[in-house]
Amino acid sequence: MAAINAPKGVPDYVPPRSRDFLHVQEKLSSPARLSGYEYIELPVFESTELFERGVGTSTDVVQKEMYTFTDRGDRSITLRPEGTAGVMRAVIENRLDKGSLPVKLWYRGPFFRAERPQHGRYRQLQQVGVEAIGSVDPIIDAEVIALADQAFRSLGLKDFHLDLTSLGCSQCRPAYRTKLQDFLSTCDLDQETRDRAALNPLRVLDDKRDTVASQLVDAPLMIDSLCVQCQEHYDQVRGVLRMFGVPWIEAPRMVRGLDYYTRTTFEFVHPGLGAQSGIGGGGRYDGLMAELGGSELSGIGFGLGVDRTLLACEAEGLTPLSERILDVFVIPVGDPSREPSVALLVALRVAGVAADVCVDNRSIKSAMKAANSTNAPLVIIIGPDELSTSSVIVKNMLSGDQRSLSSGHETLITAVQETLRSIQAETRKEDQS
RNA sequence: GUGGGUGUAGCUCAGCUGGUAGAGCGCUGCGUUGUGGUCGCAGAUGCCGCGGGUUCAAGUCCCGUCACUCACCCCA
Repeated sequence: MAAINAPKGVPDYVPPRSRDFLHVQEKLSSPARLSGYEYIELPVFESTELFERGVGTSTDVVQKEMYTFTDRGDRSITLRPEGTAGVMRAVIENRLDKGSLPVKLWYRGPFFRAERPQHGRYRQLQQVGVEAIGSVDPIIDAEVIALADQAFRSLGLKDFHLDLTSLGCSQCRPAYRTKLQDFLSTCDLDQETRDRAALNPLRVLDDKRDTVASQLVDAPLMIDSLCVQCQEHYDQVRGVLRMFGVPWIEAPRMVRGLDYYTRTTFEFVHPGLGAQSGIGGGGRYDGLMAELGGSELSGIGFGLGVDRTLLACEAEGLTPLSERILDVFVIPVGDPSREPSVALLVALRVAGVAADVCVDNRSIKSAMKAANSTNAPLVIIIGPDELSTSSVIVKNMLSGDQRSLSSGHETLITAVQETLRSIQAETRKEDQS
């Protein structure tokens, strides 16, 4: 039989790297969980219209990157390409916008974009995101950004930076947009770029091609055209950001690919990833909720790329992020030892000790080899000698020491837990030095 | 969607100007009597991506195809 491959551009995470993936996902979400954000679980597919209206039909995401299909009821369905629109839909549908504000939520899971795969760019990508809806207080803007900054730092990442700017609002952006379009009309651009200039001129600023970028050095910038309210808001956001201790770089040419962003807009960039250097980004959105049929509430949020953050950790040499998943490996020697070994295994697991057992009646030599490859710090051996004396051997795999302990579960497990604690304390000391 | 690169053991790769496959790592076993990580010895594993062509002969040359990969557009 011919083997079947995964669809194009979707990653598998297999051990041991899958441990790091899980670790990254956990670390990215933990600042939000510790800051009063509640979890929201959302469907992976939604009505196509949600993304057309929410993300915007002028975006590449909607125009050419969505996985859209017709379901059996002839409805147009799309695998979600991003998280914010779905959160808005659920907030409106469940009337959370009628409750106490701001609504603070976090989510995680897979998203789908039919792009050409590349390093750090997958057709199924994993994100952790937050949304804070119903307040324009600059504290919220700064908090959301600080949450992301904290998330990356908690993994030990150092080589990333934060790009920050304000994209203005419905008061000041239209005038700027016209000004920019006037400027772009004087440039020598190819047809595709001219089309983009007509549709969404801001995105032309982001073009990396020299032929385009060189013409744009004198282009007008949104940051110089902010209205008084936007300017004041942006100043305050930066003030609070200083209080949070988050450094940033002014990025007046930064543009995001999603249409709904207004005012505060940001992106975290890591240089170690190649071309796909954004490891997270987000911003404020004023009109999105109303556009989707909800209240006139502003919100702000971010999406952090789990896949790319893992790559960033690898680029900085931080991996493996977690060495050990097992505390104890139990080895039965001989048939009569199988039953007491399983009994001990169960007791260990009930007591919260991560334990596994050697199966298939392996020789003690090969069982020890298997034990070694699990990285478990402790091995418990039960053989004929131990059975006859109602004892077990507990071996410390790091030091090589071993001792004989009574096989009574209660005292044995207490001793095992103590040993694990002291081993943990020791390795922590080593890590520090 | 556009352009470049690569496809040889589980992994990383070597194989010069064509003559029916190699290394390191890993894996399995052994180094005697119940003990891993070091060391030594032995061993297993390959439709050389797939299809076609040139040739007495192709992993090696040509064409196609698929996959992967990097970059562009765009994005996490």
